[in-house]
Amino acid sequence: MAARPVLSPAGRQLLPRATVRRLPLYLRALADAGGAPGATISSEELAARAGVNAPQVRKDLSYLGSYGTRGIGYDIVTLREHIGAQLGLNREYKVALVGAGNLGQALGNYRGFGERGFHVVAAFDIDAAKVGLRIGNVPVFDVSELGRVVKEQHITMALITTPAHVAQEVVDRLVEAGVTALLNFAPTVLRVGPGISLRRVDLASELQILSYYQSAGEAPAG
Amino acid sequence: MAARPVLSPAGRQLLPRATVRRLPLYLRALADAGGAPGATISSEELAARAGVNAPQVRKDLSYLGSYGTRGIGYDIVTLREHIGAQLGLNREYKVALVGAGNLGQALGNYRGFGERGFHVVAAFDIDAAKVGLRIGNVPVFDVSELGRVVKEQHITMALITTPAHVAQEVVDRLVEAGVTALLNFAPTVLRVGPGISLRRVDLASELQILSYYQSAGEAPAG
DNA sequence: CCATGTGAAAGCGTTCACAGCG
DNA sequence: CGCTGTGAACGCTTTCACATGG
Repeated sequence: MAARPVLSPAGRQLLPRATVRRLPLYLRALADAGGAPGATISSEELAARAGVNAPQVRKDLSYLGSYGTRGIGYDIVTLREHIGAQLGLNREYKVALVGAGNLGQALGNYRGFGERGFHVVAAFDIDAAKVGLRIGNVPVFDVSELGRVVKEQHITMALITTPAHVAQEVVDRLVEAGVTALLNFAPTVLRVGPGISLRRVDLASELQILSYYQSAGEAPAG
Repeated sequence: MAARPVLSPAGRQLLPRATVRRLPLYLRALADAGGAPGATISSEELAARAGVNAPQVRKDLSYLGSYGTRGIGYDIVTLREHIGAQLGLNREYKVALVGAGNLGQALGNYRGFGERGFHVVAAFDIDAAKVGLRIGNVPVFDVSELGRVVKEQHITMALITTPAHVAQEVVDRLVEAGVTALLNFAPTVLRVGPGISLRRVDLASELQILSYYQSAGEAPAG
């Protein structure tokens, strides 16, 4: 049987993890597809644009409810709204950036976050030379101010771009200050308590995985 | 039955995809564990350091062969060598960086790649103001030179940090010039032919996934 | 005796075929 | 008639229990 009807502690329907990973792709595909009011898209076309196959799209969307019309397809605008609502994108998020090194600066300047409702509003670093400067629009604070600023600004998400050896301590302080979702770029394993969401972006690992498939002569998982 | 004994076109044993994704974690955990010659590590400890569980470690390592000693554990140095060999890390790779914007510059300056044998040796951009400069040590070429430089330097991997709308064309040209492994940071779906490895790092999607689990009140997949 | 190595079972995720409905 | 929605089959991944061997 397919994985589905798990209830979250909050009592809401919980989607299969694999489906959640694909919803952002559908959202982007739908944005690219434009959306004159009333325009529709078939699972076939949405699949092509998102880089998956059509039955997968239909299965995923069926978990959200029945928002398609048989014989026609899915209303683009409606579907976008439903997916966005499922992902919790009908609100804005405040994001902290910890570690104002190369990668941190790049992320602070990245437009794609703000456009999607994720606003980086504060950066932190230990380097006194960086404190007081701005990354794009984002002020850089001393890391000692982390707790205060996160609480005052009600920041709930964070990007970790510190060196690996300080990442866990930073995470503990962020969580303590009220952050509940973290994206870790530091090359180390981090631990968080229950109720805290953590994902990892591991650049060196990605290249090593590519190395495997390149030497093995096979294609990796999408 | 467990997934295993697929043969690649090259005739080599192909590991389960999920195992391949974890091998870099083990490698890093083993590096952190130090390695006085002869030192060993149990699946239990390796699991803790890599953020997975012990049976998983044993199952994964069993695909590589029997490199542990019952009652003792795994020899750290030996295991590191075997994992590295499986991943194809017993050689150096030349990497191109296409798109010298914020993210491209950050990646060009990132030490972690070179330390692991992935050498970014050329960057490309359309912006005439950037051409001729250097990102860290890496010279920036005009994108029209892409084919020539990739061939001359025998570059086989590439990091795509261009705007989404030019990414597919860039990829086509890279592949045509001999690149066989690509890491895509552009927020778009890319297509490559058989034998070409492609992986994706999708920052906006990661935040949207976190958004889902934060609003649903559950923890996401590691 | 202790920790690995591994079949077997359970859990997820994807694919398929087709019923259902506009 | 066309495309969605979905139960059922299939395949991959994880977990478990324990036999195995240093």
